[in-house]
Amino acid sequence: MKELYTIGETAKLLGVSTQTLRYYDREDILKPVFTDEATGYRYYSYKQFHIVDRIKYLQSFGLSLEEIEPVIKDGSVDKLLPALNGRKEALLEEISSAVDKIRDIDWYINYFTYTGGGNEDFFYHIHEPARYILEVPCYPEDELSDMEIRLAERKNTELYRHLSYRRQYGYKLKLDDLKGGQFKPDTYFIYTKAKPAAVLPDVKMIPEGDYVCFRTPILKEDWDKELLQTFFAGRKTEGLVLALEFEDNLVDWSDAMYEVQVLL
Amino acid sequence: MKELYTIGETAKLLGVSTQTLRYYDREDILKPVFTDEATGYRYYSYKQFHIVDRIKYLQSFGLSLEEIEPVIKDGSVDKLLPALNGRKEALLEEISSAVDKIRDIDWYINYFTYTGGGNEDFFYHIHEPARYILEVPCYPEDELSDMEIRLAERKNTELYRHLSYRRQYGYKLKLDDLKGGQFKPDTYFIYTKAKPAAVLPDVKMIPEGDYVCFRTPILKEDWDKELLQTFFAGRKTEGLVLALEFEDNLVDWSDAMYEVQVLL
DNA sequence: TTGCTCCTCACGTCACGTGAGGTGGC
DNA sequence: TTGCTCCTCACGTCACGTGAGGTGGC
Repeated sequence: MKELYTIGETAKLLGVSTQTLRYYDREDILKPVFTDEATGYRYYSYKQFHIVDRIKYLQSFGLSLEEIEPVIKDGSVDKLLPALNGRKEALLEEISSAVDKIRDIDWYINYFTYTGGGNEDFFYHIHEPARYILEVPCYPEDELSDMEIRLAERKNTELYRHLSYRRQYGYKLKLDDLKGGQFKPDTYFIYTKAKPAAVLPDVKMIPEGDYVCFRTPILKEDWDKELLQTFFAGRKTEGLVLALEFEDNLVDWSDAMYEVQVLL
Repeated sequence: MKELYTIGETAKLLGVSTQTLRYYDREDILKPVFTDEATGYRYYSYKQFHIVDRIKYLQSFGLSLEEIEPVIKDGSVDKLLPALNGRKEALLEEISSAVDKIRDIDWYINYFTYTGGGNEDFFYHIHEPARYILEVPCYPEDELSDMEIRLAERKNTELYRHLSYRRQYGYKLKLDDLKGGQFKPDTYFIYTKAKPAAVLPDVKMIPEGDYVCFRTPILKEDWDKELLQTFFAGRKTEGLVLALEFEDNLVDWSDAMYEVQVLL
């Protein structure tokens, strides 16, 4: 039986590369039993094979060499088990994080493919669940960029930095302005992903309820005032009117479609 | 309203670092609208803010800058949606891979904490499901290291390289040898993770069934021959005897505990 | 003048892979 | 002598973070 194996023989037997073994040597994770000082040639004992094997096995769980090294060096099961349990915890977190991401992506795909209540009627009805928004006020002298920047600033305030946001923006409006053909927003807002844990001054709830909606590129062109006036003539509303942005590109939002939602 | 923002103002507003913005500039992902040639100072327009914001948003899904860049530059939803769907697929794969890893880790934790059928009796009964092993023959003149290396070589053969293995080794034995106090293995094997998709010559099934077991550090010391002879005196067995290694450390397997399983 | 911000390198990250250029043993 | 294997650099990876050392504007 052979006592010593060259790096190439060892690598081939174990199905790893010679670079991997050189790396383990350099990083002091696994040194060959013998190194020829003159030539620098590395020689491994078959007794080291199962160490390489175990390193690769632990790596397959997603453990890093930094985590594996002390476990291998100590050699006791007492060190291994906490490492394994730790990895398990981390994997469970990875899974729940991936699940969250998928949900967020689904939301975003839906955002870009949403077409409202069908294209049949000008007005359509939807039922919306409770939602939460971070809002900033809009002032008469504001340009759109002012609101934009005001919201960006607020998002990065100490209080709001740690909230997660959906990438959907909107305005709170007054129905009377809208009927008059004017775009005079009260507040500019962005959706948060979830209800915040604590009560925050500028995070508001948008109530669950039935909304009557229509679609218009509100920043770009006038909407049909007469149709609006006729439709809302005899109706009572709660006074809450939202205009929600739906982009159709990633560059310019000046002609984005908006869904105007009026709470009934 | 301000037209131009310095890198620091931009970074603070958007909650990113100035290094991030410099990196995007250098990597040609997002260049400031104006760079002062003399001083090298970068100046950003507020119109660029939502681009940074979107990059960060897409990164939160796990997309790389390399994937994000063409989407941002193209600006159309047609480019974005495939990227989002691709990421979703990748996340689903990540989840299933994480689930597999957790299962493997659980198996390994169990392997290191398994103590057999309790310590009450010398013999105990277990029911085992069907299992699959990759085996190599053992020859009379073999040392343990020869079998070790033979198995390592076979694992890295073209045919077997792509199988996944559990880190548990064992021997197939003959009951008569065992009763005589001799350790003369027929084959040395390692468990595979699952039933292989194709029939492979050296992958064998260990049948589901009832096994009578006892534990002994089989490589190290003699076991109780008389007890064995008495116990198996009148019993019929299928002739299949396994000795499965259970390490209690990661360094030396010469005094590892083995569970001897005799198929009834 | 003193802070503050800005700049450009350069290095580090993780576990190797991929050359480049050269040497030693059969 | 010719392949083959071995060696040591050195660079690249991904998206920045972290200094070092120096400059420009209020």
